[in-house]
Amino acid sequence: MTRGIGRQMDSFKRALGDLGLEATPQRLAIGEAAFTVRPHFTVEELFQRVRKREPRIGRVTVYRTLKVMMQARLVEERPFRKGGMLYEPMAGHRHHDHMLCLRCGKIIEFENERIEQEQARAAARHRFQILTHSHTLFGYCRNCRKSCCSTRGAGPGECGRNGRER
Amino acid sequence: MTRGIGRQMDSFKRALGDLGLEATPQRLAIGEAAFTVRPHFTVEELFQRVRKREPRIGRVTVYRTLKVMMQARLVEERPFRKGGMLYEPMAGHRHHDHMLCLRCGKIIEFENERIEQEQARAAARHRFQILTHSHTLFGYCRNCRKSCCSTRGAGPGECGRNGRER
DNA sequence: TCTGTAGTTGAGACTGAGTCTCAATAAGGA
DNA sequence: TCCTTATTGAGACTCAGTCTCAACTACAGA
Repeated sequence: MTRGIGRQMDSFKRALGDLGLEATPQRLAIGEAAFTVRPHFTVEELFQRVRKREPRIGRVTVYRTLKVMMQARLVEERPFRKGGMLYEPMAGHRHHDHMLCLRCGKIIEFENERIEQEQARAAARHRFQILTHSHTLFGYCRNCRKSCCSTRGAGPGECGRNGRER
Repeated sequence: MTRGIGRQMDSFKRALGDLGLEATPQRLAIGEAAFTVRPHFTVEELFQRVRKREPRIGRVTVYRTLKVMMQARLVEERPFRKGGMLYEPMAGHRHHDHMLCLRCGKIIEFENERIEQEQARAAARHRFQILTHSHTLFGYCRNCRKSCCSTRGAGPGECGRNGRER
């Protein structure tokens, strides 16, 4: 998990420099936390993580720094849920799409070259310039599909909430 | 635009019946407004629209009724933006995906059979059961692409904010 | 007509994500 | 040491969406 952190932090520091921003201890702590916390995280999770190292840090600084990381394309927003975005670090990752289990919250990543090609073609047809995209399938994962038939309405968390499968 | 409203309202009434809910004047007014307001609307827009006909209606009722319509698959949520969902009526519509212009807010709909096939295949590979999906390309539309080079940072609204192109 | 019941509604309080504002602080140069 | 500028964090604020609860409505039975 920590593999590649050094390189990611280097990109982050470079991005800060490019934007004329200083590499303050707070920003570096937030960057490091963002690259080591689990792959799809909320602002709150990131904030709690950073707090362990920098107890005096404020929520606002976390939001601000995330915004910088997004500008630098080091992190992307994922509008999976209603209240509150999820964030995902990008560096060292090939682009991928997501399946989100509506029962247990598990997030499965998948890649499909043909989908990417087709969407590029569709964009070209409309002369639309793609900056980023979001492609998410909502439904039931393998485990929840099974248990759906027997235990209806069971709460989340049964099969590896927010784990990662590739 | 009003074409097919009758059929949509019939589906809505049937859905209400199926769920054991009454077809109250409020619910019908909300249904009608949802099917006649522009194709991607916010709760606030819908609320204002309904208010014209039923001035005493409350926001909560609009939220509640929208939830019912979503259960009945007559409306879908689109997590395009940070603060607040957009909603889109489904009936009489083939499934489609979206391109969202980050400059003027224009929403372009597109269909691609091959993408649908590929995503079904990817889901099958993970034994994932798709209930719905969201596929959105973010970037610049034809018009904004042009003007981007000359007038950087111009505000939204120049090229048909939230219009529909197919 | 009256009463009881169940479903529905709307006002307003509440929650939680995210933004704004502003005084305090830190860092760096003269 | 003083000045300037960038950064930070607390707290107020906004906005979408939910929760709660009293009031209202429709309907059935007495």
